Amino acid sequence: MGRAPCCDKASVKKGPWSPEEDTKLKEYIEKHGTGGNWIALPQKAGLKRCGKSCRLRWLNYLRPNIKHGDFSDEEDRIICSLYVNIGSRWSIIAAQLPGRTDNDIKNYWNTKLKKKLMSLLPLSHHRKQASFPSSILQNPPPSPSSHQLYGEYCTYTPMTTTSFPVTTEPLSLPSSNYATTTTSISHPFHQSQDSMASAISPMQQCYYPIRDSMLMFGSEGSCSSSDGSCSQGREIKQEEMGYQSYNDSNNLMLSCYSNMNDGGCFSETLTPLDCDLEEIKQLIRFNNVDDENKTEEKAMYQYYYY
DNA sequence: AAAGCGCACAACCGCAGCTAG
DNA sequence: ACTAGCTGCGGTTGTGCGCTT
Repeated sequence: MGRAPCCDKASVKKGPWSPEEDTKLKEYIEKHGTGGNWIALPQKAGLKRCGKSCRLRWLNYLRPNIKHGDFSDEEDRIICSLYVNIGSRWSIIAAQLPGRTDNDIKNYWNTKLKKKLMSLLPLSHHRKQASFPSSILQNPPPSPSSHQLYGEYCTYTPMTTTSFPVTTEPLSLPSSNYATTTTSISHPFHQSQDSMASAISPMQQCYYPIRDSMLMFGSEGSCSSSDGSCSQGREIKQEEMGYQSYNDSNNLMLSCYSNMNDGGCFSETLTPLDCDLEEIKQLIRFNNVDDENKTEEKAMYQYYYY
């Protein structure tokens, strides 16, 4: 027993929009607004379209100030940075890029940006195990998933190493006082904010501002719509948008990094760290259960953009 | 010239979450 | 507390266009 369809599929038009339909929709919305009811809108506007289709057309194409094509390097970096931090939350990413729609960014990522990064990636380079501290090599993590993450992509670096100047600036976030005492990060395994408090890992309970470096693991947001508004759900916290988590007491960051501006030439300074292995395991494990495939991919991009 | 192919973008689909009744 | 309807989101598919052979 599935959901009732949102409209009578037999009587609605599908496929590309004609200029006449665009005009009708645009004129109607400019005159009357959406009325908070997309389902009823097409009938009122005299369109033989599904309400969802109208909404999508308006949001992705007809609404004012939409930018199309030609993403700048700056936008590339923002997209990559946010993808690393929050994953494929295109609506949230779009909210940070004025004039861009989630659909646009998603398409751009899938068709261009991803390939661009893939082509730059020297897989053999970062797969070398020699990058890991000896303590890690001598005490491999217990779970296969964690081991995979260690073995394939991640390296350990001191938190003072690299800079990535783009991440935070374009975001409409406060520029200081990033430290937070609580978090409301959502996660596939966390069904609600309330359950979050108890489910959150120790590593995630410790959030600090890191303006210029590294990645964070495990945070994921959900709220913004593609028109940039945040109409429901919870607020996106700073740490979800580009600030990183790390274990302060151990002065450790788990990262893979690079500098976008060097054109894909990756210099690493890897220093074995005196770190709490258990916490690292926990962090990696927590990140890794999210989605193994995506984690690999994210780690790869982290490698390039931090 | 035309057929085949690949790419980019637009649009659709199904699901989850929210909310009002 | 439950349910149905609506919205928004992310993944996927369809379509048109340009390039290559």
